[in-house]
Amino acid sequence: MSLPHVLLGLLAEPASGYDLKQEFGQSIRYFWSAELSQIYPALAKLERDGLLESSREPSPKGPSRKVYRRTAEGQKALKEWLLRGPVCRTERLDYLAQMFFLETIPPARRRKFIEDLRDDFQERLHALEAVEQYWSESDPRYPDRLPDHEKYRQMTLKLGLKRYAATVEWCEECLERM
Amino acid sequence: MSLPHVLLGLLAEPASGYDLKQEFGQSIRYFWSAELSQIYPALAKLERDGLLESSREPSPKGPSRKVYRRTAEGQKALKEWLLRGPVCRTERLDYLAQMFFLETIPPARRRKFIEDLRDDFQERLHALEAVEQYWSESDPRYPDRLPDHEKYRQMTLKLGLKRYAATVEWCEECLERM
DNA sequence: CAGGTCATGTAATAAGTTACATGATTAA
DNA sequence: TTAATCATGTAACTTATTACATGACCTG
Repeated sequence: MSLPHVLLGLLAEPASGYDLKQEFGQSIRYFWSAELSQIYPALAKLERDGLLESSREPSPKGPSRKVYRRTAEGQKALKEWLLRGPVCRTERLDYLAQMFFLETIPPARRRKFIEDLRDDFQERLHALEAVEQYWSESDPRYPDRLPDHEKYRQMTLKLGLKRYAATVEWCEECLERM
Repeated sequence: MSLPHVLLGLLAEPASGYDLKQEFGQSIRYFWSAELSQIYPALAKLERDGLLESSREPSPKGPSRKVYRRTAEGQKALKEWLLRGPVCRTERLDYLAQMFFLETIPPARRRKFIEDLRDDFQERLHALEAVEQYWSESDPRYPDRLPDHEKYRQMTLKLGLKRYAATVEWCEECLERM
């Protein structure tokens, strides 16, 4: 039940469903994603429940936009989610399940599997490194003098960097041990 | 579409739905889980599709068991899944989404949030460390002389250890920086 | 005989993906 | 005029969770 909360979180600034989908494409995508076909109904329900309100606004390019704003109720719901403490659901990592049964395929293909996995995480790592570099170059307050709302985003980024680096390292170790 | 493949993987040895559920409770749970209400229909479908076959067997304790075996077709399907290469879907990490919006709650509660997160991962780390210790004590081949099918499980375990350790470390760093 | 574990399932609901439908505006 | 982007949505399907239903066998 977290997508509604993620949307509430992102709606610190008014935005349309379409805008929100773009935001998922940026930093968010490393820990969450959603299709427009899931976002639109979710926003509609949040509005019905009084956590959001919306207004139609003409768009400079394209059809008119439905811009959502968080209500006081919405802000409260977001807070409650955070105050309930960390939500840790069981992760479903298909590639780890595959790793678990990797002996099923011939040795050469096993090696290739792990190389592919390494390349994938290497790429993600580079992407996050680029984010960090751009951020640190464009804001002299990076990383320790950032305002609160950016500080926690920076920390989130840091965990991504750590985990992806650890994963790439692990792939290399596996390859050496084969 | 991975649960069926996980079941195929686990069914290297014949087992009932109930047995398989137990296995999820062990090592598997760090990267996959499923309820019995999902497992039973999944097994039934795999049988209809000819990837598994079953037989009723009396149980020493309790009602009769339905024991599934992998067919040649099933083995093939498992191989194909692995040969298609690593499946990396977008992860949905609720607690990272929460971290991203953590400025929403008061500073003392932010700290508590991160402490709780650290405790959670610390616990998982301890659990995996216990698994490793037991394994290394009970099998002198651990870790480099293990037979193939255990070697990849050991590597899977290693990634878990690495990631959980990195996460605990990261929590500590966050707390220091607050 | 009560409570726990063994054992198999169905039903209802929630969450997420893929495909489809529609139409405006802009740039090549 | 054709393709791309902007913009909002519905429908069908798949996947996962929670709740319910049933009953055997074992232990205290």
